[in-house]
Amino acid sequence: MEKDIREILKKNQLSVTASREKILQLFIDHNGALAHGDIEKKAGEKFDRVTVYRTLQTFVDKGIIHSIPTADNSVRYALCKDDCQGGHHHDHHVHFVCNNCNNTYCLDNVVTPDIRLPKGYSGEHIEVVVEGICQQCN
Amino acid sequence: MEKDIREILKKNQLSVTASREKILQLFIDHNGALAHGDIEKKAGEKFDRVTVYRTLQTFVDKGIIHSIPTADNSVRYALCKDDCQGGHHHDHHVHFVCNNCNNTYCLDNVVTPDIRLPKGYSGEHIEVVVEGICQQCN
DNA sequence: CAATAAAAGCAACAATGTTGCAAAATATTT
DNA sequence: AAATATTTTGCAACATTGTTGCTTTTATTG
Ligand SMILES: [Mn+2]
Ligand SMILES: [Mn+2]
Ligand SMILES: [Zn+2]
Ligand SMILES: [Zn+2]
Repeated sequence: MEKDIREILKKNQLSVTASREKILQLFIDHNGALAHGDIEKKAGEKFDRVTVYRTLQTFVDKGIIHSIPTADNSVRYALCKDDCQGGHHHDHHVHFVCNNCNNTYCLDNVVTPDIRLPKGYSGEHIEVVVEGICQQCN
Repeated sequence: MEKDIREILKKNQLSVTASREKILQLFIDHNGALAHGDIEKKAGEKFDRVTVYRTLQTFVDKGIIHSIPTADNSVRYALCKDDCQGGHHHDHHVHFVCNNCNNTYCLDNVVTPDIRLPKGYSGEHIEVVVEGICQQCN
């Protein structure tokens, strides 16, 4: 298990540090997305806030995690599947926010649909966020 | 024109004040979405920051504007079409963020698709944000 | 115009995010 | 294994963004 973590970091040409190990572990253990605040609460006693910001940014740049848009000014992050690298994310799945438990999930098996855009617009990336009640809460 | 503004406010049982008129005017004049910061820049010399926050919140509550999720911690707002009232928004259109001019548009004619969710999930609301190059910039 | 209700402004504060730099940790070379 | 070079961290200081209570001002109603 711990081996895995170090492997992931090395595979992405990142030096293995305590904070990166810890934060990556959090994502692997947690089934769902994490906001900056969540991470700070769970790991913040050991690490500086600035380190959390920088680590998240690094992980996004490397394609280890991806960000999920929200309508409430609190971006969330979740693990990418294997094939996102060098900042090129090619996850095309739908995200789900539960109105009850307030968790955010990646629905890895639900692919984002094609959208027919009006003349003149060209789409490069699609984000779909569904809000409702999750499996656990239903 | 100015008549319209007052009409909209009155129709929503809001008293007509200088800040509400001004901010609503901004939305009507501007073809696209506005972030809090935008409004503060365009109207902020006359109004307190707190007033802008409260006005936007009021407009959302009344169904005059709706918020658009983003992945960069800066919620944007845009005018609702006529039939959103009492905080019940029933816009079901796609939003578009231009990577060039950085504007956000409501694609009022593009309805959000149905998404088939995994067993156990029940969806209540769908947000679709497409990123790419807009009409103007193409 | 007076009375009442609502909104705006102000101040103080809390939370969130950013930057430069010195110290510490990690990786690399000898 | 130790020395060196590189990278990351923590800290401090600061900037930006968002919130709350309270007083003054403004708008609505009759
Ligand atoms: Mn995801
Ligand atoms: Mn819209
Ligand atoms: Zn739930
Ligand atoms: Zn554009």
